[in-house]
Amino acid sequence: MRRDIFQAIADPTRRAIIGLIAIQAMTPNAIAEHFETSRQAISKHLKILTECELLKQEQKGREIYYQLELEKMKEIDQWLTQFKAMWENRFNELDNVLANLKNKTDENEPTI
Amino acid sequence: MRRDIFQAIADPTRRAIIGLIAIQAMTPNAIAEHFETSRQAISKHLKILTECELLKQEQKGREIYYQLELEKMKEIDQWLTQFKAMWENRFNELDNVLANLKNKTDENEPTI
DNA sequence: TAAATTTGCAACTGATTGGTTTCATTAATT
DNA sequence: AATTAATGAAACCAATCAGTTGCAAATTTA
Repeated sequence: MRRDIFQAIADPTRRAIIGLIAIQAMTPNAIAEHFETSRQAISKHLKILTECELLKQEQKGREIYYQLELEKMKEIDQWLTQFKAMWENRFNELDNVLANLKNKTDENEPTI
Repeated sequence: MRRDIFQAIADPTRRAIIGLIAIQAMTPNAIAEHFETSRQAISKHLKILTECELLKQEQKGREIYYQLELEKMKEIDQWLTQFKAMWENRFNELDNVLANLKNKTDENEPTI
């Protein structure tokens, strides 16, 4: 069983669960009500998300509240960092192009 | 065939390919040299990455250069945005906690 | 033109996935 | 104490996945 965050967020249902739980901790039953699949299927998703530490459990009597572990979400952002630097650079390049264009226009403008 | 970015980056080999290509466009053969698997397996990964528009091709004679489509990478970042707001808020809360602690300490400090 | 290179595609295979149904366990109600 | 509710785990299944080998098409080189 591969259990890393990227594999965890690959499934659309799991991404939806993450989105739900981000707002407030929820029990498996409450979560399952938001989906078409069975409670057991949701339970499996919760297991996978918990195993890769994206979720943590808090037992309250016979209910278990699942809560999002934001820290773990940061790991995805960390992987993106390297590329983020690139698209920001590209944006800066566009800035330069625009700046150059402006200068050229200014040069060609008739001096009053 | 599911073909969305999240499924695409779920595979570690594909993430490695993305990392490689980010630096400079490469041919399938050149990419395959960096991995233990066969050229055909890499070719399949390239197909998947291309189909979900994370990569684009540029034909040069009999060679095909694969290049990263940074714009598409942003979509992952966009999904993260909602959670990013949360962990930044949490950081602010920590700031408040620290500020409160400081105030309380100040209150308890002996007045000279 | 013939041979070599670069690439993609098809067919096959074993492993994994996401789902189902059934069952066991624990906690709350009656 | 008996019943109901909330949950996880096991066994099973069809679909998908990532890999393989073999082959065909196109371009370069000899």
